[in-house]
Amino acid sequence: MPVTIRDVAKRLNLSITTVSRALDGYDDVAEETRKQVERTAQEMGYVPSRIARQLRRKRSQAIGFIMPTEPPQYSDPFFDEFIAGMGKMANDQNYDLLTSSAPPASSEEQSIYQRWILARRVDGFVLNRLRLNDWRVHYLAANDVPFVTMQRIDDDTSYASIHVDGQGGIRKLVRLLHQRGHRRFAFIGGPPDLLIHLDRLQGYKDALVDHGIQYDPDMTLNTNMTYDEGLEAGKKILLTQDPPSALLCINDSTAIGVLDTARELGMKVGKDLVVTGFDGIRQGEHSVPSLTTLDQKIHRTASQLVQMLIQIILGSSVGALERRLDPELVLRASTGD
Amino acid sequence: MPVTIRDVAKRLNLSITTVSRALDGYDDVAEETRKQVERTAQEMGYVPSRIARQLRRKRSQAIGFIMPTEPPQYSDPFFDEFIAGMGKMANDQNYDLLTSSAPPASSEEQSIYQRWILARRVDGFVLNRLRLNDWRVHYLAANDVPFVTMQRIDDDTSYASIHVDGQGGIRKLVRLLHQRGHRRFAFIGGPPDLLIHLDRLQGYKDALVDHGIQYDPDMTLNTNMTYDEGLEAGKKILLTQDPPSALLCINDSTAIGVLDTARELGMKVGKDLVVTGFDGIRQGEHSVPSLTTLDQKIHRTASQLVQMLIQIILGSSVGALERRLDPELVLRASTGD
DNA sequence: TTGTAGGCGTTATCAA
DNA sequence: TTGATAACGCCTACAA
Repeated sequence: MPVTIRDVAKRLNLSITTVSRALDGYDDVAEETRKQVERTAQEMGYVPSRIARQLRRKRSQAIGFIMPTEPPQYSDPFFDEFIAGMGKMANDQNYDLLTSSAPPASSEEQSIYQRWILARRVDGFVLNRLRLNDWRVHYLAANDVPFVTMQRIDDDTSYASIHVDGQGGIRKLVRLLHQRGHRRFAFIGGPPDLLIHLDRLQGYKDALVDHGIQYDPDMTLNTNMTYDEGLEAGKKILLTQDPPSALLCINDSTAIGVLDTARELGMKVGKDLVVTGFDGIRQGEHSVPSLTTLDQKIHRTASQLVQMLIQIILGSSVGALERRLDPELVLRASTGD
Repeated sequence: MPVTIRDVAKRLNLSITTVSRALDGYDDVAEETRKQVERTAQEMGYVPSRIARQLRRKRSQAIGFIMPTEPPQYSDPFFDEFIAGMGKMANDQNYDLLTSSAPPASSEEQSIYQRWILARRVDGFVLNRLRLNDWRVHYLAANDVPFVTMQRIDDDTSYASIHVDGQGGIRKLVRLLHQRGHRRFAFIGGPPDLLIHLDRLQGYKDALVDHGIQYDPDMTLNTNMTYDEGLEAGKKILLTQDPPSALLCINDSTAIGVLDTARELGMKVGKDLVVTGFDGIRQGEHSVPSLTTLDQKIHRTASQLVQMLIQIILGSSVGALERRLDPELVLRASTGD
């Protein structure tokens, strides 16, 4: 029922070839013809069928993102902003963004990636939450499927990525807190094989060395980076014999969980007890107290990833294969600011 | 490069027709042939090209949802859960979910709908935040584009919808608060032409009549239903001469804004001052204090909408054109529970 | 039970 | 500068 290129051609007594080329801006079509075609197409409400175009061009004009999360946990604010950022850029570039979710490193995750590739549903992927020996990286690289990542694994596989310097950020943060008199620290981390966990934990350890503080393994916990596990981890740490005065969390969601636990326990966060996050989700502005964090500009970073990915898909080489980003320290009430 | 139906056919010395039919479960193919085909397809990693199939079937196997939001405001928790619910069901039914956002009733909104329809990018739409005289309803109906909605406009256009009984819910809620001694109420609503606003406001007014309370127009505010405007509206209401003791909000995001304003003003919510929301977003469990609300099971409702829509797209008539849903009253700390 | 062939709406090649 | 025509990968009358 909708109008096709044939209808436009017929109306103008032109071949579909000419119409196609006129609309695609080829320069071997008479200026007048082009104008006519454009006007008529507009009038008739002609929009090229994306599907036919995709079949012909052998491109889906879509990019994929699979959230590495456990099933019940839908809306993590981090991913909301991340997806929004990707979606914006994808849209601007006339790409579709396909999203799904699966538990990290699960067979389910594997099968989604495979299906999307085999069914040619996407032209490339954005990955985050990279893990050590992440099968996705090897698999995609081996199959020549374009992809970009946040963080990167140190190996010989070559791919484009944005590296957020968590190590440097955390180190700076600890230095500040140390200046303010804090001496007992704890680190609430993520899964042990997660790159950002290792990166940020390293920054934490380095900082302790900087200030001659002994690293205490009991003061480092692993979580899955959710609010709920933040609640739990907070309780565990705060109820120890001699609790730390500064709690550094691997991300904001976890940190907000810790804040809520502290309040529940009747502890006042902001002065003698400080809590920090990482990410810069908007919710951190409204938490009680508002959350000091290392802002990695989620929205913008996600946009950039998509932009890089599309460049790679289109074959133009990406300038620098790895971009770096220094997270910005945002001081708020959870550190008494 | 990926394996096509031809490759499979060639390998087996069969025609592509037979392969196609075997895999699609037609019953006019020899059992043994089918087994062979299935095995070989599996071995070769054959997955039908979605795009080719779509072109042939003249269906995009995708449904669209355009968030009616202002540009800077990305992640509203309501929409997160709503989209997650739609995405889950769409995925289960092997449909894609395309999302975008545009300011309500803007020309931008209009152009996205038009483009998606003309380019045959989606087979149908899910609409929410319906407005009076919503052009979308008329436009889609006039163009025979399948769609489903939350709420429905009282006119002669016929379409499938889920109607959440906000009127009844609010009325019940007011009754409860009245029993507990509250006499001065306020209603923080949405845009004046929004159906859910009118619906819920009506429930509010009815309830006042029920209890012989005079309706005070100054105690009804319009917002765009965001957290930020909740903050503002809360301030406006709470700083009046003789502030109300019960604040009913059109949705949870707004209500949480009101909670934060109250805390900022040093007012204690829960006893003499109570606040309620509507939606049942997860954040309401963790707000301070936790939020009493009318839960409309966002996730499940969104799923159902998609299910209805797909049925309509596939041509099987929807049983009841309108489903009803009674929101469930969830009592929490913001009303002292 | 299987195969032939046409076409979905584009784009791209090649010739006119 | 324009036009025939052949794909892209799949589905489906219809014929064998």
